[in-house]
Amino acid sequence: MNYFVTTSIPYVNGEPHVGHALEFVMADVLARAARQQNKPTIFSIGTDEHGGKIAQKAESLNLTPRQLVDQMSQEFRDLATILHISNDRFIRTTDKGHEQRAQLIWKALEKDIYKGKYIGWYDVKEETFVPEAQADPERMKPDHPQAYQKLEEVNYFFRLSKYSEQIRKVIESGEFQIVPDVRRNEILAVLREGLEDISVSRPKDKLEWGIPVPGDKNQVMYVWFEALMNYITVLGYPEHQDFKNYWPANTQVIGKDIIRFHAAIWPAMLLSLGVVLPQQLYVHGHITLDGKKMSKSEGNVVAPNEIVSKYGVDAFRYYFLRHIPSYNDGDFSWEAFEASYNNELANELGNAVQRTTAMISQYQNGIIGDIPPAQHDNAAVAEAIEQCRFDRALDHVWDQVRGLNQYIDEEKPWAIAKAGDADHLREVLAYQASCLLEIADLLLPFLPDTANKINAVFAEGIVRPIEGTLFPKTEQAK
RNA sequence: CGCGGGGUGGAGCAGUGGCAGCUCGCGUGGCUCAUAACCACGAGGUCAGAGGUUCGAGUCCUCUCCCCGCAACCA
Repeated sequence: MNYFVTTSIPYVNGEPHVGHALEFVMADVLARAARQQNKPTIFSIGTDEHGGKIAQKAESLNLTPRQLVDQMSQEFRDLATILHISNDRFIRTTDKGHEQRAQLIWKALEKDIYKGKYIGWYDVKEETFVPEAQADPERMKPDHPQAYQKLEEVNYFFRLSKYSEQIRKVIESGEFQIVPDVRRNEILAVLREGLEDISVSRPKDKLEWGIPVPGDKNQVMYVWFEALMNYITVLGYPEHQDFKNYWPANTQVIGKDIIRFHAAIWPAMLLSLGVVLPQQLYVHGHITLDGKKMSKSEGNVVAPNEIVSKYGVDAFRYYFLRHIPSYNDGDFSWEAFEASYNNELANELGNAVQRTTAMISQYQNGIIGDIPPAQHDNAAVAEAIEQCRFDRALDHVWDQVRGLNQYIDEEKPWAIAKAGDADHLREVLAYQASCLLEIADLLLPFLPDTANKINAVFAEGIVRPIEGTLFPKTEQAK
């Protein structure tokens, strides 16, 4: 019954943005939901820190790669802290343990690794190969001032092609589940075409910032190849008890941009190692800002921290979990964010708590009495979480929040109080408290702080009002 | 015909062949416990277009138009 969930590990060549935050928060819901069901859980996140881009960036900043990645990795840790992410581990691909285990894995994969030549267009200025599809045809002509060079370099290749069929079958059978279907179909199309072998190393004289290939002083591992291994090195593959107890991962959370790596290369590596595949790969979409793609040149970036410091963690978590479609791309705008904050968090949920505590305080001196057990059927919420439909799960929770407000309006406790029917009043108010405790329970994986606060108000049988309000109405933030 | 996904009230979306729904926004009314919050009702749609199958099509089939993702090493 053990539960293991991972996020992808962000490459540390840029600042953390809302996309990273989305992924953290989604995976966090899965981890917290598993713990709520008393499953022993490991939730792992981390950073991907090798490769040419890092080396170049470090150089441009006059830092050593090590200094740069230490600094950047910390920023992702900070993001996790700010968002109240409950990760048990934070793996860095520059951790000694990862590096050593990656080399063990490389050796174990050697039956599918061979030496070959990579031939391609080389951009001298950028010091990098340019993929055929992206190459500018003009620059392929030798007389172009910035002409590419046709270069060949010796690389190790991984026999990815060998595994196309096998992977396709386990995806089709559902043994390796990819959600949503759109993404599953997308990768199946790729697999039907057949995969080609990939280069998995780089010559050391061009790139030093990487994990050495065992037994070859002249090559380092291609970052991606080695980064994927984090999902098992973090559990201490091959010998550690955690690996035996927690692998295969129940769910791996990734963004749609890296599906190939996780639905083709990674499974192939595992098959080659003779290791079971993860059960589920959940692929979330991308976030646009005001309908436009996030990009630094456009200047339309919002730092997660900016939102959190203005509205609080749970407001952040709420918006990204409910209003970014779990199976699709989504949009962030301050307008939409504020609307959801004011209407749903403050008016519907916050106010339901407020009016209930106020009535119990005023009419019954804060004494709730016996709170009846929860009575709604919440299977839909659990099911939605299993399918990583966080948006739907919260829709269901909000049905209950609304239901409670409707109940209050129908029962009119204030009228009962006037009529002096103390027993009936106690019953109605206790039921309200019961609903809120149930809602708190459902909310725990999504909005842990809010859930705990609500719980603290009612759990004792006596109302303990929150200082201030749950979600204070904002004047006009921005 | 490269592959895949879409086009449903102003916005965002749901919809298993059987009366076209939800949230926001908008309008009207109600209530007074509450964070000027809550509740009810209403307006608003040729379901991209054309043809077909069917007693019946948003849903199935064919064609057309439009949008988006992917297209072999971008971490």
